[in-house]
Amino acid sequence: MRVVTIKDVAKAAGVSISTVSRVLNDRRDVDAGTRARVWAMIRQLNYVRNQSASNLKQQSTSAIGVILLGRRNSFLTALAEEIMEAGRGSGFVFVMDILDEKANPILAARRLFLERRLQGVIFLGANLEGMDGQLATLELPQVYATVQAGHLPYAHIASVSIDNYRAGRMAARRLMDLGHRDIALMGYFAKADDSTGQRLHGAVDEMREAGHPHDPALFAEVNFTLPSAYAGAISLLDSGKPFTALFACSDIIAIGAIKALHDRGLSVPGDVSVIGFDGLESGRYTIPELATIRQPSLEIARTAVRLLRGMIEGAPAEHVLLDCELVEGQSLRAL
Amino acid sequence: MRVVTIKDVAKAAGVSISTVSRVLNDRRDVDAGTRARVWAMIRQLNYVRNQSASNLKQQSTSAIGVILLGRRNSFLTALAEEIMEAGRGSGFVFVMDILDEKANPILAARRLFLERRLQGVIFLGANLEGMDGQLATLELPQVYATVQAGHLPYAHIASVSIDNYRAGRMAARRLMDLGHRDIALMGYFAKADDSTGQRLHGAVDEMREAGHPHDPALFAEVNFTLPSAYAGAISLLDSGKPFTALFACSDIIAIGAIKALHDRGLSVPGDVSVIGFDGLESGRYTIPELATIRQPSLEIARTAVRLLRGMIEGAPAEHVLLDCELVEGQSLRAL
DNA sequence: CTGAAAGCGCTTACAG
DNA sequence: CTGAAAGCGCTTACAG
Repeated sequence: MRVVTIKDVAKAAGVSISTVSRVLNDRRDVDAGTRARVWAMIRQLNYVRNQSASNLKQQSTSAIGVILLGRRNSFLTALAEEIMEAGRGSGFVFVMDILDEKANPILAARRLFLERRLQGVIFLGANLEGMDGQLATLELPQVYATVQAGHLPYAHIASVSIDNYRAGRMAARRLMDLGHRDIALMGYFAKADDSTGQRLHGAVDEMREAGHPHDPALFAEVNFTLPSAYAGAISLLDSGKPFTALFACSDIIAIGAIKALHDRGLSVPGDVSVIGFDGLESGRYTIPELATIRQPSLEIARTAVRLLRGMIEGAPAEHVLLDCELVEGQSLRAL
Repeated sequence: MRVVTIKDVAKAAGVSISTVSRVLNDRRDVDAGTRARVWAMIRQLNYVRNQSASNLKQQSTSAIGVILLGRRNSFLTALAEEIMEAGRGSGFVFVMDILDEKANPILAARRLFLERRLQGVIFLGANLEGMDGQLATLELPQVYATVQAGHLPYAHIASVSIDNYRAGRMAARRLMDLGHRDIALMGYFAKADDSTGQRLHGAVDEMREAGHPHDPALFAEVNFTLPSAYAGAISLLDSGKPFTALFACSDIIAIGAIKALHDRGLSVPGDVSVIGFDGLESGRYTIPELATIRQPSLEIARTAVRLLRGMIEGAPAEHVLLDCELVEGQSLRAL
């Protein structure tokens, strides 16, 4: 395929490439007639600017990177859209990159920065565990969304999230208030900096302090997929340990678990009360509607954009904790 | 942020930039000792290659573009992953771009081509209606996945999909075989080249030929989101026209509709039988499990990659129609 | 308002 | 095995 370059356009329009470039970049110091002629040729030749060349030369852009870890995490993909929405009209261009959970987000951010001359980066769902050294090497304004990073002493690193530990406590507290004592937990107890682990640690601590310590046999380690959640719930049931309530640290996990309970003849909430986490849209369309801890995704999105803009303009990094909300749904029942 | 370039690495390692470039590109004509020294500096300086510069210079790459229309279409996002999976080990690099339904995929493909020197493009969910002219201007091997393009006379355009029209007939036939006559339809009757419209047209034709013509009052136009599907089903119920079965032209639509039926006190399949379309994973975790027309997504993915590789190596374009399968689930009932 | 020229960071023949 | 040089397609001071 023959590639049309700025040179071809210049020749066809009878001007220099400088002028074509000015037209392309909407500079006003071009004669109206010239501009029209150049645009006509751009269209006629189907010219599209070579971004690589443009980026290479351009000293600064207004691009912001959005790096999402976990392509199947519905909460994060929805959050990414809300961030783009929140940034609309701000003059920033968002460049999104979706990575595997296991990928290295810092490396991805660096690559994106070099490719697109980013002004800053928003990370969604990044796990900060053990990355302290690398964080320092990416000297770019960064916002970690959904992840608590308040302990990081870097002036260019901000964060916005809920208090996952307290949210975990809230879920357990609600189940205990309803009279439940045998409470199963699903998710994974990861490292300290992991949101998921913090939710579970919160629940365990709340139960212990209430005098109803969690039985480790009532824990299933699963990832954020339906099949994994289904299998985890089945293994809990097969273990023979009875439970009357279940706290899943994501709505997807809760949905998979509810199906497993149903397939084993147990009703929700008749036999088992279930509460999820995130507040996904799809949880409002399940039967029964899912009780959950709703993360305020719109507010997280808006705050992330605000924090990043602030840092780009020289403001210091902030670490914002937002409130989350317990949504009752129809999957809870008092004993 | 200070950017480390190939020049810095060259100086630090005491070699020319040519040599650094050779090391970066894994050429074998570099002394082992030199190579080690250069790599050490690359790591020490945290050097990452500037892709823009690299792309600009490079005459050819082995990149394939994957352009997805509709970021909330779960079927397509899953398909995109399967395509990347199918291409693993093929030596191709996949560059994905996710667009709005309304965006122009040809423009996006052209931009990606110029940015990344693509060898070819796979489109997912593109609507070909009225784009014939533009298709010709993108002289790059192209595969349209999930969309029938057999009528397009271009040597560089292939396609792989199911026969959406026949699939629509299949769904209607099954409902009629179960004794249903009052069948509601949900989706949109778009233009001729639209997969969704073809499904509905197939259902309508099948019903007419069976002597049970579809009542236009039993149609709700909705898009592929849960709230839209919910509202559409409510409006069908409010219209007062009774129906005992519903064909939704995507599983997401079916799930939203089932929730609406439930909220109005109707049980599925007790009062209304529901069949969806696509065969999403999440449809296997609903209660009841969703009957659906399953598109063979893995086979679509593999075929798309195979067709594109073939064209890149000079093979002629093919248009492949794959079989789809009716999955019974638990949401159908005989009258 | 317009053009000639330098240069962004790479890769790649070409010489040696 | 290695380096000097040309050039990819743009943008942007600098002159006029």
